[in-house]
Amino acid sequence: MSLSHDAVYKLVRRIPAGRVATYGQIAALTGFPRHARQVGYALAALRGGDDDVPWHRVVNAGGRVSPRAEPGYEDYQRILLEAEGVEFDEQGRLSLARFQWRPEAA
DNA sequence: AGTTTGACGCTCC
DNA sequence: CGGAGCGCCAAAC
Repeated sequence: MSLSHDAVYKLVRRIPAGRVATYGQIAALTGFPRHARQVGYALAALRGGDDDVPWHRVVNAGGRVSPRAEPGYEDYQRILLEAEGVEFDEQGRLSLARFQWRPEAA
């Protein structure tokens, strides 16, 4: 048993607009605490056309948009988040304390 | 089957 | 606070 892409997508879809989650958080929620990277892979497997999954609401533990090979993608993700009300500081960082998604304990 | 490669994360410096 | 190093885990070579 391992972290499936499907499990990741299902969880990411639950992140409400204006909130973000970290790779490690998603991994932990799926029951695989050390699989943060795998979460990244799952999202990478998405084509750009998959607006079904709000991949942009997933950032790294530092509250920063994870750098990707393609130039401009960080900005793109940031734009999407700002459009939802997430604020970034001068360092291109957001406050996890304020915007991190907390799954309902139900 | 061994090595390389990452949308990560934490510790050290 | 910025950068480097190392651990992690699955997938691609």
